[in-house]
Amino acid sequence: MHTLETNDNSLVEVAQKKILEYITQQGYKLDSQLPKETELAEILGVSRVVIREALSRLRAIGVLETKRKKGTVLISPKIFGVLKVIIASGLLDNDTQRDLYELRLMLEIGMADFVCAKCTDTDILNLLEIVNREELATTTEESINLDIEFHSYLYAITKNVSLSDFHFLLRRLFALYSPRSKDYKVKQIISHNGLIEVLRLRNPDAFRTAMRLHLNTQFVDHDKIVGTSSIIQKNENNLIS
Amino acid sequence: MHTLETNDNSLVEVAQKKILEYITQQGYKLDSQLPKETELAEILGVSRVVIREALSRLRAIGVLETKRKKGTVLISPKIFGVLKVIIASGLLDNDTQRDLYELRLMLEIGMADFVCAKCTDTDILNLLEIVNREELATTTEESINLDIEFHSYLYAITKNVSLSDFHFLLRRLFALYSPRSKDYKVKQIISHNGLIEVLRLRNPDAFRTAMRLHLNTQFVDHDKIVGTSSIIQKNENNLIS
DNA sequence: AAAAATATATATGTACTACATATTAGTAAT
DNA sequence: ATTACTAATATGTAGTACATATATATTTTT
Repeated sequence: MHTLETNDNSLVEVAQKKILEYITQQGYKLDSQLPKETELAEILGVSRVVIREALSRLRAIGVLETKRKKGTVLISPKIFGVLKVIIASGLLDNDTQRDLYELRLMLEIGMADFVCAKCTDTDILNLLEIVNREELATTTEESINLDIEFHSYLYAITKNVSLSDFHFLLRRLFALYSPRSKDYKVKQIISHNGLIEVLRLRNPDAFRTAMRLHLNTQFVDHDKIVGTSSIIQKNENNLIS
Repeated sequence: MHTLETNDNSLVEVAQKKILEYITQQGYKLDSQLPKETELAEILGVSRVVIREALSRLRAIGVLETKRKKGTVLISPKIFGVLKVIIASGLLDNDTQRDLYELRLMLEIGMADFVCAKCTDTDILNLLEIVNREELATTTEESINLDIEFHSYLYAITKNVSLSDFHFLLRRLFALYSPRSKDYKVKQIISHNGLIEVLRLRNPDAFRTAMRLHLNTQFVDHDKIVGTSSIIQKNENNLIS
């Protein structure tokens, strides 16, 4: 069920855990300064190398920062910060990539409540302005970029920074093999303009339905990939291993 | 806009990046074996300590595994694996926690399409069985656990492992200060049984609306915390019209 | 006396060396 | 052929030494 297990065999992993425990135990807050490396080494009874590695890992994850002379300080981690490295690694398997694609669709539809609640009249105007620029676009690249800008703006309306960050990452992930078919605009049931009109009403249910119709092509494309050729992909994966 | 920057000052961070580059450059795939630490040190022109730290970070992030004697092998990272550590650190600021709470609501509503598409008749029966056990529950703790079980099952129906993992983590995050008011069941507009009845129809739009109504109390509680009562009022207005 | 420049102390960053440990693989014994 | 043992090997841990940056103290300059 829950496959997120961590087996802490090495001293480093134990140290990492113990440092985190130590933090909560000592009631350290944000910007709190941790003991210096040599002290931590003494406290946990391991060498400085182990402490350094553990701290480095925590730094990689984004829960702390270290500065020369100043020492180690706790920071408030950006929840999706690490995902950048993971996605950039290019090691995500096909299943996970599919999962993330679905997640994006879910969020785009699911965020309706928050978009409607926080959308100002200026937001509407700004969205219209983007659509205007879209209509003037000549190249397909330009057109795609403006499409992204439109949706990114919707995310921004929610004022949910984590959501925007996540979307930013997913956007990068799906930038390459964008399954957008060439005639996607023709097949689109609701245009950006249509979305704006619905958004004007600030009715979440209506906006959800509208967004679902707008994304219809993406659902179709996704379905093609998952539905028919999923087995083939699996087999190709097995060839690698 | 995109606040997910990484400044690679230290050699370790550079090495980490270079190792990842080296991986893609050399066309390493899953289960590929990396050069041993001393070799990597020589290739990148840094000491073994630096390489070890870099590898340790990559291991912490979940893109590789190392075993004694065997060496370093690439694995397919679980996208939300690292989040476990971040969440467990207890260092997430209030804004991020609010963001994540909202994200959960978005997903719960946004996943309707996939729940409806993949829900089997046995799934319906299993959900009914959970509801049965809910009705027999005596303690509130038991009741809450079954509530969680019900929703977890809905996530599971999507067969989206990443989604389920993410939900699992969020569940842990919000387990403590669950803003669930005592009389939430009374205020709930649609019960679990109601959800199942709608799910039977396999109509995403209907299920979305039903889920939104079911989660109404959570939206209300969330709104209380955030302050502005914009979300509910807006929605209640819309319900009338 | 206030501001600027310099010096110093300090904690992290990097490197090298040595050895421990586990595990694969090869060898010997049954 | 199977089992038990041995040796080789790559990672894991530890200690030491020094580099580097920077906050703080000190001195110099105005």
